[in-house]
Amino acid sequence: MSTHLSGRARRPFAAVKAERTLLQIGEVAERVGLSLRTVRYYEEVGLVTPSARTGGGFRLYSEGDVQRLLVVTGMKPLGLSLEEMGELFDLLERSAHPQSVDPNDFDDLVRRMEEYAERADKRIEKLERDLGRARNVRLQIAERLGRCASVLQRPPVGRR
Amino acid sequence: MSTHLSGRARRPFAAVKAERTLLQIGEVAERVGLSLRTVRYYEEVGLVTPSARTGGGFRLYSEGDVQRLLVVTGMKPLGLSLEEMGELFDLLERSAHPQSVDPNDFDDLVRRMEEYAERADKRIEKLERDLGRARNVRLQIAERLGRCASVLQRPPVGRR
DNA sequence: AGGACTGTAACGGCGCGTAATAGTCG
DNA sequence: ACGACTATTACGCGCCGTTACAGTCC
Repeated sequence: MSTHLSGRARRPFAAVKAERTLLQIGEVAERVGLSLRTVRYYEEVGLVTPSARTGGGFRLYSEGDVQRLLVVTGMKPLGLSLEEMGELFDLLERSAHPQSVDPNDFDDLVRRMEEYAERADKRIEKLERDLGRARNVRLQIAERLGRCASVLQRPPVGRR
Repeated sequence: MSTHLSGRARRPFAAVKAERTLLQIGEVAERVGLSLRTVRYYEEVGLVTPSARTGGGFRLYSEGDVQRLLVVTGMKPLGLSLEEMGELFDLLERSAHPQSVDPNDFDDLVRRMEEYAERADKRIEKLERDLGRARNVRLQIAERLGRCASVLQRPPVGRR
């Protein structure tokens, strides 16, 4: 439970001055629902790098950076590694404008995407299985709770 | 990908001799779909302990042990820690025969179970969200693949 | 006797949580 | 100058995978 108690009122100076609405890490983390630690870690592994820093070293994220964070976190349910999520993101980006893709890389790009499609299918099946099992256990718990309740209803020995 | 290539033909000697169908770790792991390492680790943390050992130290699992393993692995989708899975297992066991539960512990037992029920509900909701997002990303991939395919169809410049 | 199986011990790794300490901003 | 925010570094953890080496079973 991260405690960002105080309202975030102070604007990073660059927001008013430089390119356009650069955010520092706290506000970014809040918007995408990640911890500061996690956002920094994503940079450490090369997944999302802030496009600027203040003179003092504060990270500054552009709208595009935030979008990238949102998209990659949206991939989390696929169960990929952070590195793979980065690759998938790039594949999606490049395939959005297929005519500007180097024809030499085109086959490779498609093949990689098809691999991720397959993995996504497997993952979806697993999630469906998991969901079924989770519901099963939930029913078990409910059944036991009902059993306990009915015991409380009637005297310890005999019926009714 | 664990490689248990060879057919498992050799029976543990105790299977024919002692209590009844005691299995050694390899067969157990195969049946429940876990690695040897994992089964041993579950013992290390006190989750599932084999009810016997051979003179030389080989673990021997009873049918009950295997059942316990199956049930706890079935709890995995709930996202509990191994310790919590153990506690939930015990709660389910004890609540199966409520009349033999110490009345002093009864309230506590019910309360704990209700907590797990709540957590299970949250988990199920999360799994449903995850499933939806996974399907979303899958659709994105499909859309991009379609886009790439249509580019291959028509010449690089102009339509048709 | 030999090969399949098992034992313990130890290190590694992902994805962060959690300090601890110090610097930056308006 | 004050308080909110941030930076870096480093250790820890859960749940195993993966050697490495030795012992056990039939």
